[in-house]
Amino acid sequence: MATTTTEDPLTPPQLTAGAQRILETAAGLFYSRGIHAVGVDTIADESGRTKRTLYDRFGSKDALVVTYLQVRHHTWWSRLERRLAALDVDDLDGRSAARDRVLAIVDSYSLDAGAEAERGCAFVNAAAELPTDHPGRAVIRAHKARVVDLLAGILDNGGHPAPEALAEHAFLILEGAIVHRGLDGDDHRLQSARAFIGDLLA
Amino acid sequence: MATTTTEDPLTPPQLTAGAQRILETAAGLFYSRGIHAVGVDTIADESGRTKRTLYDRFGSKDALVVTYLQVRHHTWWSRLERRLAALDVDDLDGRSAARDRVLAIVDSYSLDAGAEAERGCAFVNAAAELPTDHPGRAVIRAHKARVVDLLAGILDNGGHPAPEALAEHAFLILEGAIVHRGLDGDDHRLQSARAFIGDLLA
DNA sequence: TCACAAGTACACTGATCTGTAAAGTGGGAG
DNA sequence: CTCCCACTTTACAGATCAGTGTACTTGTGA
Repeated sequence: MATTTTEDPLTPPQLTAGAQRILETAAGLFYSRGIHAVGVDTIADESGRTKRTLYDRFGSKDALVVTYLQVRHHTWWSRLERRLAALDVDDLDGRSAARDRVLAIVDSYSLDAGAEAERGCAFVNAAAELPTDHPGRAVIRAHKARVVDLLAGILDNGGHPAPEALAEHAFLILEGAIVHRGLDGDDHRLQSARAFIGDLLA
Repeated sequence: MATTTTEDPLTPPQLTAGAQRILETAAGLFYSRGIHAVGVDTIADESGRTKRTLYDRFGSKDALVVTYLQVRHHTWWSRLERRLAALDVDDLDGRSAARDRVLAIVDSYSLDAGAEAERGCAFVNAAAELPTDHPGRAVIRAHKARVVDLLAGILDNGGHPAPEALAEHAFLILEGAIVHRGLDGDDHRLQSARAFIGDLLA
């Protein structure tokens, strides 16, 4: 059974090839149908592995859910870091650079994700299903805290006054928009949020 | 089995006394534990009725879920209307009155609801679990549309320019805050959203 | 060559899931 | 008095739930 090497709630464990295949399948099913709605038999069948392998690698469905959330954070975060690094903001003043960076975060929800984001935020959806004491909730909280911290850091760097409050505001708008991406099925609210946040940081 | 008298997706059907008891029980369980996590046996047991009665009145678990969402909207909306009617904004100018009304909507999420809102928005949570073609989704969409319309109407009345856009912005902030009430377990983000929206309408 | 890790095949447990069948009780209205 | 309605009890069907036991195969590295 896979174990975590660090105590960071966001760091996924090392996975064998079979475990990775199982996790990819589980991730797709969990996101599109919901966690409770997907049984371990389905996951095993659709991944082409056996239930035995699933339990040998992950130990329990709950642990599989935790790893699902960790990996989800990890891939999303890496993609975001790449996107931010690729931004060309060198010849902009601090505020404009900060605004472009924040808008790049907004865009990361609509551009990178594509069809695999049509049900909104995987973390919010998972939280809606998981009981209060489920270990997956720690992953969700840590993920959201990281996003707020990132926003605050960018705004602080850009020389904004009260960067924490501003980050909190931008975060609220963004969260509302992402959730409604899952409700409406399209991202018109995400575009509206993008414009709103852009104005806010002008 | 209960049937709807109108075609309004938000209007709940008439319920017998037993059906009401079942629905109250189901509502509490659905909200606190999630829809998939609660079986009809549990609902029947905890309501002191039989499963036979549940199926005679509601026809299926899916139909019970739809009624749950309809009633949830109905009670929330009535409470909000009462709260708005009780507001004393007669000696204020249009904008200030509109701002007070919008803030009253924000407050309705933290003040009226109390502990029964600790898991965030019942509609968002339900949407996270329900498949895209579930009839409950129409109720959820209609509910959210009503809130946006109400906001836009208030802002239009108050003489704000571009009331639709402003309503959309306030709505996004509010949605983000409500969702995070369910993630954080407290309403500090709701208070932050209240201040933010207040500034926005100043 | 030996050991071990990763994986397969498959039958199985006990609980829980939604939904149904059959038969009966109590009360109110015509 | 009878008929209907809301509701009850007990029992069950058929599927699916998470999770386990046992025995076998296959690749890798010391």
